[in-house]
Amino acid sequence: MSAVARVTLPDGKTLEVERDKTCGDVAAMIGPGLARAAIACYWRGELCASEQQLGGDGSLSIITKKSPDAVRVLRHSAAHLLAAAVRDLFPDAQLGFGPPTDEGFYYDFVVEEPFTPEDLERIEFRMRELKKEGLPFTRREMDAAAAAAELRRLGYQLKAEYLEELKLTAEVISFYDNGDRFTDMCRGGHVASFQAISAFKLVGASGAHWRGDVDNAPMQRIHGTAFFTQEDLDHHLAMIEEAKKRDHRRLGPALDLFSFHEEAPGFPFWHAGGMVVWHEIESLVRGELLGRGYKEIRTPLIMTDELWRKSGHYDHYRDNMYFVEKDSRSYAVKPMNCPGACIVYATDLHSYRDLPLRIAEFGFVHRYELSGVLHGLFRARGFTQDDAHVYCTPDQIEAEVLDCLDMLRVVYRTLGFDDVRLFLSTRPEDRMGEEELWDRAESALESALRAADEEFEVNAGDGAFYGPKIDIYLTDSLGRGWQCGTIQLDFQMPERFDLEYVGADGARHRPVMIHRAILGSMERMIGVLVEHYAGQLPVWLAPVQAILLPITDRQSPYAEDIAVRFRKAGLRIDVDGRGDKIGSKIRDAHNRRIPYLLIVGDREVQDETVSVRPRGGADRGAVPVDDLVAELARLHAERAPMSDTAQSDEGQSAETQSVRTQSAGSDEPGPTKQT
RNA sequence: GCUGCCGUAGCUCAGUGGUAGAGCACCUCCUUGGUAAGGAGGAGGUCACGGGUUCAAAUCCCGUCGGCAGCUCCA
Repeated sequence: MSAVARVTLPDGKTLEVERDKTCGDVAAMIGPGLARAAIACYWRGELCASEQQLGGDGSLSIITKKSPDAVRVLRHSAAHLLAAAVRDLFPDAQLGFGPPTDEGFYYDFVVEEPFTPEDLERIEFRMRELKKEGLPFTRREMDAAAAAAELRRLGYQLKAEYLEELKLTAEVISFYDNGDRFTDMCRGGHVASFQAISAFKLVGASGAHWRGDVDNAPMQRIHGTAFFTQEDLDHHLAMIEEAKKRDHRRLGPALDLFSFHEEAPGFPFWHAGGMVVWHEIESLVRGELLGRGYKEIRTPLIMTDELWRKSGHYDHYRDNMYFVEKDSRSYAVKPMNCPGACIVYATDLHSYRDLPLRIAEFGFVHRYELSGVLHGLFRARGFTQDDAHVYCTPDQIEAEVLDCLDMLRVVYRTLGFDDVRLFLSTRPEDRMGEEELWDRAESALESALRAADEEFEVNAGDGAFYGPKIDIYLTDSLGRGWQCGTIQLDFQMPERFDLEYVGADGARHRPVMIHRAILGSMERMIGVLVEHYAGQLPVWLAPVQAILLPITDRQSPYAEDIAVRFRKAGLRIDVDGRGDKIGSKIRDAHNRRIPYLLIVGDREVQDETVSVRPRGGADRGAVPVDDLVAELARLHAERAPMSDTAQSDEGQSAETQSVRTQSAGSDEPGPTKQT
């Protein structure tokens, strides 16, 4: 065995280092600055403490404060600080696990009584006191037997039990001490000391079970979050507040777009206002489909079980499907549109001249979701995919994917999303199909991405079992990522449905199938838009684009009269003919997020004008009616991103300003996906 | 689905064992007022549903349904 380890660095360079050196030693060899900045590292792809011994060859990446993962280390340290404070205040509390999460960290405890909000305040206060003491994190290593003894000495029963299962695989068990205040068995790494946990906050408590298993002891989980600077923490908390204000589950019903009811849990009821938004989006997409040579179809909502057995959905997805029985046959409500599209494909014998055959469907699908995961429009049990299936030859994949990416950019930009992240997911271990086909498919996707000049990340091994895919995340005005679009290659479905085309050689061939969705789900996209715009939809999407506000009822006939001129131009306009004062009508129209408020008094009647007050802006003065009709018609036709002055909405919604330009609070891809 | 919390008027919420409340919204009347809430009056609730305890239940207990947060899940 060589005494030298070959260490590969992120830039591809390799270093030869003695095997018994640690990752921290390597950092010091690279530079003293890096050694000081090092918080932890990735050694052979796993998060490790700087004290990790190399022990052999591998790849090394040093985590500094600037690394995206550094905050996870900080949060992990914060979890220790939390546990230290809890043990101080509740000496009988048994410790569970305390890992970092995407948003923060948590720690599980076995305690007699659930933690109260007052307890959390005391714990947080104690954490601040402990932080001030500034005890360093110091690492100790021992073998499993010694570790078990140590855990029993500390009174950590659950961890001791856990270790007994673990010890077969782990040779070295590490502990982290903070002086004699607190000790925890932990892989590390950690920041230097409690003092280094600069900004943190406890955000709540909830129930949990030991090791996540309901048959195990119930525990209490305390959630918190931590950042390197107070500014980042404040920003994070402000973002959460902002997201709460924009919550589509509150705004949607308030703006009369949709509602949810006990009579159909998980299924939205679309109101007239929501349907306007729906139809505008649908027509945007349909316009693109036409220009790109798609055919649009509609397949049945309910099809027999046999179909779903054939497609493979029954085996894999049965628990999430709805079934109905009639005529002693069993039918399933469709959870996906592709089998229907395949049936339509197979109604004809296709020539290679027909390919690529692009078949689109706004398909209403039903998927039974566990009650706990339902979340307004973001996670519903019934939703409408803007689905399409492209049947083509392997040679055509690249061009088709390129066109999908182009359409995606156009649609997203029109909706107001410029920031998009793409992920290429390649072959998973458990897969079907020949290697050669996978090679071709993956390289087709990759070259399409390059041809589109798109930056992308590779999620190796994350593809579907039936083919590789590109997942597209858009970023909203709060910096949150949402997985909406997806482009998936499928070699299996054409096989299962025995789809064919006749080639130039006169022989029958198997087409490749591309599943693609741009919006993902109409419902969810509308939810995202409501939150993205804080309810202040641009003119083309707004259910009511302008409202006429007569000063007194003397001007009401005039208002009704000119409203007709707006409607004839295809615009959506209301008249507020109530007997309220103008201030009250303005306030009300603002709360409805109507883009244009048009005030009409005697002067305007006289001059055949309206006084224009754009949403969020000040009085723009009198504008001839015909000019304004033309202006709004243009904004509508062009699907202009926002009405020109609609920036903020001070008073009742300062919510829209300030956040739009801020950098992403979290770069994590969106928490939900539904395609 | 799991853990915890919650369910009172269209909405936001008071009401901890003794006759169901407020603000906003709605309706009527007065007011006709020029850029973010004019005034008065009225109507509106089987306190989610079912069972139990009690002389008495919105209130306490059990169950069901629904919601929220977190967990898990999203072929």
